[in-house]
Amino acid sequence: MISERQTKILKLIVEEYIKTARPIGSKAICETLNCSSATIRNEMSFLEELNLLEKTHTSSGRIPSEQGYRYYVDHIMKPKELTGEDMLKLQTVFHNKSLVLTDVVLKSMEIISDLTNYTSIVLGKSSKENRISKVEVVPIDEFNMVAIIITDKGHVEHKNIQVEEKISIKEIKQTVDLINKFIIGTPIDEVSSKLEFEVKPKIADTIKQQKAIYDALYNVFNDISSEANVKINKPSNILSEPEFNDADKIRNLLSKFEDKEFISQIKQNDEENGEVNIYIGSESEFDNDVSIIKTTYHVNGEEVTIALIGPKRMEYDKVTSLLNYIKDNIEDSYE
Amino acid sequence: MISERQTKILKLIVEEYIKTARPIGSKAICETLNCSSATIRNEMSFLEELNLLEKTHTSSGRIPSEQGYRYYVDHIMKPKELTGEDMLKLQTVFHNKSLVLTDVVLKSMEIISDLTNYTSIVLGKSSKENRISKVEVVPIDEFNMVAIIITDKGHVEHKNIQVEEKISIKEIKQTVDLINKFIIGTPIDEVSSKLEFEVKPKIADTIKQQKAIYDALYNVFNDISSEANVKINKPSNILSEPEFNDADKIRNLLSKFEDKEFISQIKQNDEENGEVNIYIGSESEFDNDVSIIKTTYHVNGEEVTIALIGPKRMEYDKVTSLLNYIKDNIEDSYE
DNA sequence: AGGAGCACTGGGAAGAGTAGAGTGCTAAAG
DNA sequence: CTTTAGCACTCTACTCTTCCCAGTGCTCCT
Repeated sequence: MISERQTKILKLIVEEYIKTARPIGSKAICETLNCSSATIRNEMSFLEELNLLEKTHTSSGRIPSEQGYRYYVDHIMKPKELTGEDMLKLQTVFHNKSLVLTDVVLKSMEIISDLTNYTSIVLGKSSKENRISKVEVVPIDEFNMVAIIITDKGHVEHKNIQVEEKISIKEIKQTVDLINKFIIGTPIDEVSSKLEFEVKPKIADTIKQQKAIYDALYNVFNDISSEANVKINKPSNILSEPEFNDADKIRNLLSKFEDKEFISQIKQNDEENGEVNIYIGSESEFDNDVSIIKTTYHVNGEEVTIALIGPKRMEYDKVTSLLNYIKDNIEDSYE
Repeated sequence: MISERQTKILKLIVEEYIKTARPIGSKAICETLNCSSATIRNEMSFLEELNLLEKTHTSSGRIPSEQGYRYYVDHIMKPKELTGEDMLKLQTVFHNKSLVLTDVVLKSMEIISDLTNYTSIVLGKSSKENRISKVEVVPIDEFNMVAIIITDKGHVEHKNIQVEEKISIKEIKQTVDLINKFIIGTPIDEVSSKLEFEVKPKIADTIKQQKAIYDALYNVFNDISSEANVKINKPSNILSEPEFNDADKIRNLLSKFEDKEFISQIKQNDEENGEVNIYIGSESEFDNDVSIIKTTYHVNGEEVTIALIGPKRMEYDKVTSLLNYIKDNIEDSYE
């Protein structure tokens, strides 16, 4: 455990560095703590031995280390009260009755990107709790159809289907009715196997065109269950931080944003404890120069992860409050 | 008109600069054209007077000016034959029968981003030729529904609807049937007014809940017709070009990519001549440091613009061929 | 334990010097 | 009249110093 004064010093350094992105010297602190700079220096080198602080070079001021941020987040930081203005902006979204919950999440994360100047991410994936409520195939012409799949939680997916041989509307209807009979109420992750083992046998012995529709629908389901739902707001926001003044770093980070697979893993390594979790630098498993703050919750049978990506010197107190605020509001409106 | 030798020199400079991004000196050229560097210098300064070439400083080599590129593109460049490899990659998409045309376009532009290392953009907008083929509302629970709108060209849009008072399934069905009766076959840009003037009067005198559904659907239509369909592939590609080595330039360009409104205007200022058009630097009306090559065509009653954004020194001959190739293939498969 | 004093360190800015790739111009040669 | 050789000149990019200064660690004093 570190002393009270050491805690104060660490707090000052972290918060000042977050503001200015410049190493903090002993003088800057001794004014606030009214003791001499030499004393501060002693304390600082103690904190450095604990790996809470770092120097950029032998005679520079101190900056927080990854562990320093960690300590700050875990033991020092207090959530920052939101300003009325910020709350107001978010409230307009929460109170917009014409928005559906998933849209509320998307919109509020857009707003948070603006409020914080960081990059926000919303990751959704239809969870196992979603069940098929209806499958519909609407013919466009003799070779094209649209398949529409609706789940009981209001999820809709659609996909165009093209077949090589003419199919009559009647045949389409027959096949779709048959498929519907079997899969309505089936959780989406079980649909594929149900189609394969229960529906396919019935199809096989009927006409060839039915097979075509079945194949197409089977593909649609496969596509759907593998598609991740990713929304990234304002990647350029985080790039405006001074630590990303290097063109190579920017390109590197940006290409990570473009890799949907990579982005999706943000979802995976969240401890699902229902809390707003903070991952600093290398903890983020995304990029050593960023921190990610994220939380996962369930809404309408869908598991949604919202995340904010900022520099390691992100305003942890503010973003924690913001994410908690959103989470609370969303969970409230879900009840 | 410029002399044959001058044309050769301009060609060499443009092509070499496209390759290396370095100013070209007279010596580099005199080897290829076997005459002395002094002669080349004379010709160069002549080309500079015509504003076809520029210097980066008094004693530097020459680089093409915007007009220089223009001249090159208009009078010198010959479309470059595609390599078998490139064609093969695209063919796998064109011959994939399970892909619908719009997906073919998206996929092939993804491939082109990879082949060229530039950023590709696909802009679509449901055109006036799309007619409503069916409107469907599927209830989720007492307060939530999904509205699905299908056009005769296979376009599907869906939107969740939330109402404040319980609505029975029967009422939903009645209202939707009523609306369908009026708007099936209506071109999408006329739907709003048709709803307003023909359907609304019938709704007004019936029950309150019907009004709620009507309002919701009305909003859905409004949203849909105003939503632009924008897909951007690999913004980071173009940033790897050496002219974007400046963090500020990157941020600037990137924020343009994030602004969907701004991106959409790429569509608007294309001369709709059915050709692949090239807009160099300031001509692009997007960013003075980039060139845009684009073409617009109609497919399934939808107007689609495909564009490639690269540095001014983009490989015009290659991208022209690529875009033409795609365009031809798409128009062929449409027949 | 805290503070004053001092030598030391490393980065950043500013300036000087140098090499090299280019240019424009002139005058001679083809 | 065109081409070319030659030369002085220009600008960049790099390297090397120099100097400043913020900040440190250490020692010694209170």
